[in-house]
Amino acid sequence: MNISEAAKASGLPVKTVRYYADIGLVEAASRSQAGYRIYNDAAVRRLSFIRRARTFDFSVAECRELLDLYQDQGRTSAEVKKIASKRLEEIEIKQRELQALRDDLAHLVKACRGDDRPDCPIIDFLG
Amino acid sequence: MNISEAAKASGLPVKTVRYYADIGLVEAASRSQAGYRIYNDAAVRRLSFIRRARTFDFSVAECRELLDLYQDQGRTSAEVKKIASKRLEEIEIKQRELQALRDDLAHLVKACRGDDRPDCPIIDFLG
DNA sequence: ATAGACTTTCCACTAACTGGAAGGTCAAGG
DNA sequence: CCTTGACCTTCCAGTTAGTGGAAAGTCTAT
Repeated sequence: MNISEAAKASGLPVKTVRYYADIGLVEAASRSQAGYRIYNDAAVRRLSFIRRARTFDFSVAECRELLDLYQDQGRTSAEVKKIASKRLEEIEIKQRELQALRDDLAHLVKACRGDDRPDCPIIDFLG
Repeated sequence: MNISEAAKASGLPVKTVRYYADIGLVEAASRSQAGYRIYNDAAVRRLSFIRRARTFDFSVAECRELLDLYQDQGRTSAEVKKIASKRLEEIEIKQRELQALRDDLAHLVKACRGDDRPDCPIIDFLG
């Protein structure tokens, strides 16, 4: 498989596959005579794994950890759970922040008449 | 006021105040003989305005728009409300995404025993 | 042989700062 | 007057996770 086939199979853009190779996250299985990256099924599995983990907002660093665990037959589920729990907690913190933000902003937007006069509670609040 | 006083008064780090000057968002009122930035109350008000808007996750570009409106006596509240409403909608979209993410991840974390055995539904799902 | 669809590397850019180096300035204390 | 330490300046690099593009090489089909 060359890079565009691997990209299609893993659901990632070609540029991103090349980027992951550059940073040593998922290297190509080998290179052709001409220097083209060649991917095999195992490499594509790793790429897909990363893509899925990224949709969970795991950072690339966390993906690297998870990938190591993924490939380590001797890993314990406790190790994996620890990383996932940390991510979950971060997401929940972000959620609470976002909720507070939304409520404040919604309040201001609601209070603003949005007409052609200049007085505006949003600006009053910010200024 | 020199930069560290302005920073303290506006609640921003010195580096950030300098950065905002660099990008032409909030320039110092003048410079001293020695080239030190000098801030006055109006500049500090603008810095504070930006800081508050940033806590609402307005981008720097949006802050620039808002700042223009803030300083424009002829603005209408409709103009301000339009920007704030757009921001609010983006926040709500982000909230829904985050909720879906959290639910999926929470489900996986809950299903994972987190013991010293290798089998793990999180890894199973990702792989 | 040549067109066009691939591939390579490398460089620059994104947002919004932050950290650090090298060097100039200022105020207080001895 | 000199020194010390806390300021200040500019400039450069790095952060995240890629994306866009240029120049050049390769592959495949006609």
